[in-house]
Amino acid sequence: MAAATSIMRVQQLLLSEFDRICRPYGLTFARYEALVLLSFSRTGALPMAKIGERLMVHPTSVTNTIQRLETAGFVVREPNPRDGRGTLARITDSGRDAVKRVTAELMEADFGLPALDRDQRVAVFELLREVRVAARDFSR
Amino acid sequence: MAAATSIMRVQQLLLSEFDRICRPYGLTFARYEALVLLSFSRTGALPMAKIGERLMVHPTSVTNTIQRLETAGFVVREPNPRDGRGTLARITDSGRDAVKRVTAELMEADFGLPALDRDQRVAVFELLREVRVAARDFSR
DNA sequence: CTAATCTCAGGCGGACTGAGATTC
DNA sequence: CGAATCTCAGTCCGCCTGAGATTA
Repeated sequence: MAAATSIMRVQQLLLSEFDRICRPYGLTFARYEALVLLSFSRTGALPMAKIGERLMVHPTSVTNTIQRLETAGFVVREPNPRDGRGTLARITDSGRDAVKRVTAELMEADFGLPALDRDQRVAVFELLREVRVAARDFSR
Repeated sequence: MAAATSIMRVQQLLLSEFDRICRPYGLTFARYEALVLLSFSRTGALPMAKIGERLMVHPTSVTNTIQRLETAGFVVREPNPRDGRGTLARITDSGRDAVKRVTAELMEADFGLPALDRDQRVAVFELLREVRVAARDFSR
């Protein structure tokens, strides 16, 4: 149980720091993650369903997240030209700017893990990758 | 960022499995944690403030958690005889029984980490201990 | 037709702020 | 007196279910 408990605690520590960093920019970490996903997409836009799939969140949560990002001016919605049922969320220049600023601050904060050196972070990633693969969170 | 992201994802996976296991017993993982804390205490009772401190949750969250556990019959409240300001939460027999049952199921589920062997779990714990120590989550 | 996509309404759980009563 | 303990009211966030409109 100690390993699982440690994961829960550290996640709590990371999330509170990440949210603290995001707050001045009108973001939460969850919304920042969605923005990052869009900023790394080829065209800067993705269908709602794709966003939910990649971030592993419920469709209604995507609706909520994108709606708030739209209110903040970080994304716009547009009908999906390739599927009349769908909606695309597209990141705006303002959204890209926010991602850039928040990412810089996260990097400066060593992504919440200043206590670990490079090798240790790799070790954490590799160990947890096994867990995610077993849970099908990773394609492989 | 990959290490931090992995921690967030695995926490999500663990929490959803733990909550799933707890649900049939009328518990959430957070409430189960509080019950475990009480069950391991010397007298079976702890002041609210102590519970919040140990679980690293806000005082108002403790009030909420204990209130729900009391409704479920897993704890009772009593005035703290050593401090007129305080309240003790005491685990009931029914609470101890619930802890025993849920713990057995969690153990059977390898605490959500069947993908890792013993050495790997120790490695995760040791790595994350560094993070917690740095954040003063651990006394050391 | 079924299935997929998305939205809305609404509930739950947990984290928090602010305020206030009580006691140390 | 200031500080600690706890509770209540209320907000916010994210997650979820259920239902419904629309389209593939």
